[in-house]
Amino acid sequence: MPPPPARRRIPDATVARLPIYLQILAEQSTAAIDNISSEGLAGLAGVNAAKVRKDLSYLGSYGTRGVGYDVGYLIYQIRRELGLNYDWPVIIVGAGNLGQALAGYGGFIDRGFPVGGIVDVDPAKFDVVVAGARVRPLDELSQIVESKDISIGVVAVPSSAAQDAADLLVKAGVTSILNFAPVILSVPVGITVRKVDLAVELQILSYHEQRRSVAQQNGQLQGAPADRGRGATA
Amino acid sequence: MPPPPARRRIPDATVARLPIYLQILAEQSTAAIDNISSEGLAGLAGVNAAKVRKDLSYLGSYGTRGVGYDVGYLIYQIRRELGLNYDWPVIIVGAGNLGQALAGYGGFIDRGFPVGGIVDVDPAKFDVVVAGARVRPLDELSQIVESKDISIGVVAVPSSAAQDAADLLVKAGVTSILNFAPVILSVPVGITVRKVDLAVELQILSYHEQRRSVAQQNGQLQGAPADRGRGATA
DNA sequence: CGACGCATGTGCGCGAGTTCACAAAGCGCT
DNA sequence: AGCGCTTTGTGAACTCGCGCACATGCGTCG
Ligand SMILES: NC(=O)c1ccc[n+]([C@@H]2O[C@H](COP(=O)([O-])OP(=O)(O)OC[C@H]3O[C@@H](n4cnc5c(N)ncnc54)[C@H](O)[C@@H]3O)[C@@H](O)[C@H]2O)c1
Ligand SMILES: NC(=O)c1ccc[n+]([C@@H]2O[C@H](COP(=O)([O-])OP(=O)(O)OC[C@H]3O[C@@H](n4cnc5c(N)ncnc54)[C@H](O)[C@@H]3O)[C@@H](O)[C@H]2O)c1
Repeated sequence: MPPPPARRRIPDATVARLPIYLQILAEQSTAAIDNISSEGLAGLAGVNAAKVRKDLSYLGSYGTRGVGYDVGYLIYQIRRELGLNYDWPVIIVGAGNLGQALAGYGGFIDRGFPVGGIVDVDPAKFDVVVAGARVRPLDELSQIVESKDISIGVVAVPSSAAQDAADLLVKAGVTSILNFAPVILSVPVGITVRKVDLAVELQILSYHEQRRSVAQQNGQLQGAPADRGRGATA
Repeated sequence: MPPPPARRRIPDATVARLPIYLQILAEQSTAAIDNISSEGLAGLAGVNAAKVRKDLSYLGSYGTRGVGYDVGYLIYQIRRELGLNYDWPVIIVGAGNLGQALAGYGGFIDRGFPVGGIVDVDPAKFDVVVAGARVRPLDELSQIVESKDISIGVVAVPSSAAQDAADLLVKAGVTSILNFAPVILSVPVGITVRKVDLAVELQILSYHEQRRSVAQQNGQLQGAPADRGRGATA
């Protein structure tokens, strides 16, 4: 077994890309490709090759000069760094439209995030079974989190109830929250929150569309904008 | 009516925040609050006040010194800049779990993105009615896009079919794509793609969790990482 | 066994974005 | 009308990430 993982801090921008690399590497592995160059990986990920190398260098020197990276080993290293060596059960709050779609989504458990529980306030939803999980009353949230040692919660309730849901999760001991409600959650320091807001995504697309149509009318006065964060105007 | 909108290019980072401001402002407006300071808006959005001011300054000088910003007017200006003055109908490809949840989600049309159509390859899905929209055969995609002049497409098909779906959308004339499949889409230049990948989000959370547990074992050697992009370790 | 070629790992300059700090500018009160 | 209080708008410093370019090191082939 190789030297212990380098314990330096990894830039957030890099952390956000590691899952992408991981997913591509997994595909390569399935395709029986056991070696890949930074160039190759960069092409598939849609980023710069130097960026790939720099990103991977934060994990350690796991490549072979003149050759490339061993796919399997790289997968192992990235998984280790992301904490994917063991499962992270998640608890979903809100068994509505979205909550049920999420619970039923196989891509969760496949990637090491089994649904450890799903709760709702609406008694009509109790005992509905989604992909093996049974919807439980909201009161049981705390107990579920404790008994299954869950540290990741998913908020899939209406906006008005989102802060309450987050408060409950935090009180129960959850330290990371994935929020689908279009509101900014306020949480204690030390709790990590990420937000997925479809409306925001669409509005960003809308901005580009609007820009395109304006540019068209003006005879392409402006250059095409580059994108940032996720996605790209490729 | 004030001077024509400043036509400078708005930084992508700012564009990504404008929808957040917009949503907060809408809430304030509902609460009969008709004026807000950069400080107040920043607090609600979870960002720095100076950043708010700089972001808003890209739209023009729409604040009043010593007072703040008029909520209604600011809403109008942001909406205009994002191209939200008129509706952008979207077409959803894939009427499975996710596609149906999306189509049935009221938050879409509420924010100016009515479902202009939803298509699938599976005949079993045809004519299923979701929130007023009827699922149509994939063949009709092009015709729907054309007849309704749709420029935004949503990809909600399995990964293996995502690139095909994207190609179809592009060929039909769509210029912006919101992709839910965990694959990198390759599209011609000039097409804007944004990706929403739940697994990526969860894996980023996992990283922070893993980091937390390591830090705990080591007696807090490392400082808590700041988050980037979306979400926050607040 | 030595030389060649190739891809990694990284030092460094550059640019974008963030934040500080302050001058400019309305508003209300005297 | 003037004065002081408040908050905007923005110049400027700073931080951070990106990408070039190249030295380094490994594998291979002669
Ligand atoms: N459906 C989508 O495609 C979609 C897309 C983007 C965002 N969202 C957001 O996700 C959230 C949920 O959307 P949805 O379509 O599933 O709504 P929904 O109304 O179908 O489901 C909400 C569920 O939450 C439950 N609930 C309400 N208050 C609760 C509380 N305090 N604690 C626990 N459960 C509670 C309700 O009983 C209901 O079952 C909303 O904030 C919505 O804006 C949904
Ligand atoms: N369900 C979720 O919560 C969820 C969450 C995150 C990501 N995703 C992603 O969203 C995508 C869809 O997920 P899902 O759960 O809805 O899957 P699903 O299997 O329920 O639905 C997929 C649908 O796409 C249709 N389809 C297949 N090939 C097609 C093609 N070439 N053209 C048009 N339609 C086609 C199928 O007939 C099916 O109806 C997947 O890529 C998945 O990874 C889903």
